[in-house]
Amino acid sequence: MIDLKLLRSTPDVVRASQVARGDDPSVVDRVLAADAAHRAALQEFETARAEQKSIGKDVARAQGEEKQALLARTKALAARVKELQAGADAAAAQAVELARSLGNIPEPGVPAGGEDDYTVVKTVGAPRDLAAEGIDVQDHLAIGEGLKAIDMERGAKVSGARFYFLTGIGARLELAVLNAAMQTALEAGFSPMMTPTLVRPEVMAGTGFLGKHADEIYRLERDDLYLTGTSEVALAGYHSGEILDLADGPLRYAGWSACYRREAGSAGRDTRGIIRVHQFHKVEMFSYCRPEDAAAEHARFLETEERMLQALELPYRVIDTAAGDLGSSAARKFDCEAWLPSQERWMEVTSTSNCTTFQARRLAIRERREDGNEPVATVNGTIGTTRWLVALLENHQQADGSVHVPPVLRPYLGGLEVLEPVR
RNA sequence: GGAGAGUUGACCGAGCGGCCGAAGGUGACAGUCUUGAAAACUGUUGAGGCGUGACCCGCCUCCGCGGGUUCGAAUCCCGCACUCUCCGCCA
Repeated sequence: MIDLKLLRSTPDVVRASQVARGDDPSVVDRVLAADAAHRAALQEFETARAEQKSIGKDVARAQGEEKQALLARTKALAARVKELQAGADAAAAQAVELARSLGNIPEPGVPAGGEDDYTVVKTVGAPRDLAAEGIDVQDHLAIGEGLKAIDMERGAKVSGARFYFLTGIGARLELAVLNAAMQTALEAGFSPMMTPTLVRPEVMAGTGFLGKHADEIYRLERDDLYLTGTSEVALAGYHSGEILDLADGPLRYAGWSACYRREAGSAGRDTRGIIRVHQFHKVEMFSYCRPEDAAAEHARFLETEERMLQALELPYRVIDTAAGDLGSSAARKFDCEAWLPSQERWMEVTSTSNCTTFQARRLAIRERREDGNEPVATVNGTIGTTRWLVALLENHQQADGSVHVPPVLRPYLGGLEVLEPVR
């Protein structure tokens, strides 16, 4: 949720934000109206309530007829107070609901526009010229099947489309990537966490995932719980309602979890292999920091992601996502995209967002500052996922169907230097 | 699944329907003492919001959450969530 005081004092900033995101700027005026209505109703209630309390104190002291007279007066007032309170509560709920529909204000420098209007920040490493190496390019699924690493058919049999089994070396490779990711995060100062993947509605809502993209999320109706699409949700909820001490720097966590996504809006997209699936694993970095440090923290996240990509010897580029493609919580988002040889395109493998105080405001996560308690900023970013296997298999494929193993992964694979096809 | 106990401020913990935003303690902060520190002593110290309100000031809300009774609820009643203990079931 954005700061209502900011909205009142500089509504134009918020209108501009809505326009940049491709959202409706008139919501701003509706929020302002609802906010004004709320404050008016609140005033009325509070005045009446103050009178009621003051009479109440006299009642306690009065005796006999005087007491009866006071009681008669305040009885009528009590009913009115109750009505006014209901009105004020309703007005507050309406204002908050409207305000919550506003996305975060993009950072200066974020490109305007939609999904295709990103700017490329940099490109690191060069895709191999596989044809020149005499390699008949295979996609990750063909390679994975050759290694007996991926089993889509049985995934579908057991769970349906977009489900899979990682088998044998595939399972080991995923563990290796995630372990290396966790190690990289650990070295960057993140504290490892194994997190719940089922969360309460208020936590899911607090992270901003129940807005426009709510139908992307699995929900267990009987238990009123949501399956998380990233451990960001649990890690953001971890300190909800708390007042933190950030005097020693940001609180940094690295969460390892299964992630669940309905992929409701992506029918027909990335249907082959494990690029886009309903369930995968991810190590996610998350930090709570001071708002003034958030941009620097965000840069640090990106740097850590790049270190991991470089260690895995993957060619990649970094894009600065356009306003319209930001999640509702994000003020800025950098994606790292690895090269995908089979499709000759870039594929998102990490995404890091600076959510400024947007999530913390909803989740009531604050820090005690000299001039009172202020919401903290939250930053999140990917350091490794199952999808990375796609990039690894394709970029490190060799003519005989085997796959080169980057040295950083070898300790997690019993020293294996090459993954050999199973015949 | 059954039975019982509980949920109060950063933490522990007391709380009679009005004098309770809440005793007491711990912690934190400031001061006295000390060459310095510790100890001791003194003081300060919950959150959110409204009022054109940064400071001062006034008011409202918050004692797990939601509702009810009452002129008035941390205190009484109902529902829900969570925690703990015991029993059962499963692994």
